[in-house]
Amino acid sequence: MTDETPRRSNFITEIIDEHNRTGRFGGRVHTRFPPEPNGYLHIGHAKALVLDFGIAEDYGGITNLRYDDTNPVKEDVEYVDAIKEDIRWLGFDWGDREYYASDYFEQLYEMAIKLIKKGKAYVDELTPEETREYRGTLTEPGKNSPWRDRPIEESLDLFQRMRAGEFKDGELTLRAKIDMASPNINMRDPVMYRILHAHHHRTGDEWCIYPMYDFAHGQSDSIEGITHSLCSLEYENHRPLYDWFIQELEIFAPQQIEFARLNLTHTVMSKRKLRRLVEAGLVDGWIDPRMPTLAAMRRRGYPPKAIREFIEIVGVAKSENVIEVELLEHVVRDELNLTAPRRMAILEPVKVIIDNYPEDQEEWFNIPDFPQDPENSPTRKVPFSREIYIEADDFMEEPPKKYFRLSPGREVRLMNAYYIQYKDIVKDEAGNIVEIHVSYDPESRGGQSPDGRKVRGTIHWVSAKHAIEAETRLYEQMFLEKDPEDLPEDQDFLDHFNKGSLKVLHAKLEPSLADAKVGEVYQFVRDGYFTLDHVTSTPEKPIWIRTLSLVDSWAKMQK
RNA sequence: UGGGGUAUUGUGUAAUGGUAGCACACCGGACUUUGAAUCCGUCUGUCGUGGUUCGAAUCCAUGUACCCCAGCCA
Repeated sequence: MTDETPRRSNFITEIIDEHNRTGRFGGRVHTRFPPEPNGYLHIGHAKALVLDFGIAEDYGGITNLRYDDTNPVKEDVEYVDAIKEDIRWLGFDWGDREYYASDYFEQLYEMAIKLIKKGKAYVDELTPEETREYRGTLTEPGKNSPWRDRPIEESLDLFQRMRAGEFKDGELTLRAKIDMASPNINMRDPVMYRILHAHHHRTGDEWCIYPMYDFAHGQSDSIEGITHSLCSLEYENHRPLYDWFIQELEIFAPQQIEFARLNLTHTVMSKRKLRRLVEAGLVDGWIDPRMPTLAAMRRRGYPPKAIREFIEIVGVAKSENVIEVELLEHVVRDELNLTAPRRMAILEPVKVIIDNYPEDQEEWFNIPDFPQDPENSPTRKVPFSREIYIEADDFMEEPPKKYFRLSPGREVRLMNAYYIQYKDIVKDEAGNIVEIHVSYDPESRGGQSPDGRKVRGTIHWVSAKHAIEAETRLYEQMFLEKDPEDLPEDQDFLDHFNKGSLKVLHAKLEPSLADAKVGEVYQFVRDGYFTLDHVTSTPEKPIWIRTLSLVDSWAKMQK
C-alpha cells in the first residue's frame, strides 16, 4: 500500500478499524466467501468477492473459500467447479483454504447435542403446516409447540434416531428454544435440522439430517476463525440468531456485517430468475453472453480487471441501489481501449470497385495495432486490392446533413490506404446496391495527399479477395426496460425479454485475424470490441462475439 | 398495523458541525487517418417540517417514502 493508492474506505472498514482500536480480534482480519453451489456466480457475487478478498488483503488478512452446501437437494458439483473457475478468473486466491460447510456436519451435530443438553433445543413433531401456523404472523406472536418442553432425554434420543434414519422426510425437526413471541420471526424457535433423505454431493448418503443455514453458517465461521463475516442486507434480521447460537455454544464470535447487494439495470440478478431465462430457452444457458454471470462475461471478453475496477468504483453502502449498466460498459471499454489491438472487419459488407486501380495489383500496408501510439505499436500487414468491402452504413445515396462518409460527389479516406472518389453505383432489379464504383488517388497512399486537401470522412475496408469469412454475434441488453422486475401484477418478466438482443451477421475480416486465439479481444475499428467465442468457434468456422460496441455518437445524433 | 434497515443531482458514491466533491449518464464545444479515445465546459442534489448552533447532509424532535422478515431455502 502506498500513499498514491489509499486502501478502500467505507462503512465496513470503519467497523474493522474500530475493532482494531479496541483489539477485539487482536488486529486479525479473516474473511470468507460463502457461495452455495446451486448456480453460477454473477456480477453481484463479484461485489462480495471484491469485498471479502479485497478488504482482507488491505488489512494483511486472508480469505477462505467455503461452500455453503447444507441443502443437498439444490446443490451440485457442477457448480462447485464452475464457481472456483470464476473466482480464479477474477484473480482471487484462497490458497489451500477450500472448505465446505459439509466438512463440519459432525461438529455441527455435536453442537446440536450440546444445545439439547442445555435445554436450548428440542425435537419437534409439528408438521410443516403446523409449524407455520404456530409461528404466528408479523404482527401476532406465535405459540409454543406442544413438544417444546419435552424432557431433554427424549429430545436427545429422538435426535439421535433422526440421524440414524428412523424417520421420514419432514416428520421431525430439531428446533432452537428461544422465544415464540419474539418480534423477530427468526427467533421464534427456528428449525436447526431437518430430515432429508437425499444424496449430498460430498457426504453422499452419510447423513439424512441436514443443518439449516442459520445453524451452519455462523458456527462454520467460528470454526474457521473468521473475524468479519460479510453478507447481504437480508441477513440483518438473522444476526441476532447468528449471535445467539455462538453465545449459547460458547464458541469464538465473529462479527457479521451486512451490505447492500449489487443490482444492474436492464437485467435480472436472482438465481431463480436467471434459471427461468435458461429453462425458457430464451438464452443459451448460464453462459449466454447476455447473462450477468461471470462465466458469460468471461466468454464475452470482459476483462476481469475491469470487473474488479467496476466494483471498486461502485462502492459499498447499506442503501438499496441499482447501478446503470452503462457504468460497467464504460469501465470495460476503458480497459479494452488500452489493451485491444485494432483490426479491420466489415460486418455488413458492400462491394467497392476501384476502377483505376490495376486489376492484378495488390499492396500490403503495415498498419499499427494501436494507432494512438504508432511509434511504440506493433504492426500487422494488411492487403489492399482493386475490390474491397466497406460497411453498408458507410455509403448513402442521399445522405443527411453532416454525413461524412461516402456518397455521390464525395471523397473519403480509406483508413491507412488511399483517398477514393465516388463515381457510380450498380443496382440489381430490386434496387439494392450491388457495387459501388470509385476512383482512387495514387498520390494519397497511406491516407494523406501531397496537396494537403482535407477529407472529412475516414472509413475502414477489407480487400475482397483476401477477406476471411466469419460469423459475428452482436448482443444487446436482455431487457429494454431499466427494471424488468418492475411490472404490473399480471405480467411476467419473461414476456419482456428483448427478442432482438442477438443479431447474427456474416462478416469479412482482414486476413491477420486468422491467427486470432481464444481469449484475445480485438477492436474491430469503428465498430466495437470482439473476441472469438470459446464455446462455439472452430478453426474451420470462426465465430466472433461482440464484447461491446464502441460509443456511437453518430447514431445518437440520428435519434 | 410487529421487528429490522435505508433516504445526498438521472444513477452510484464522498463529505464524520465549517466552500456539498468524484464517477457514469446527459448536454455543449475543441481535436481527430476510429463520428472511438482524449481535452474543455454547462446543468441538475442533502426526503418533508420544526428545533439546537455563529454555522447542520451531519446533532435533536417529528412526519413521509422505500427495502427486508411469517421456507423443514440460502
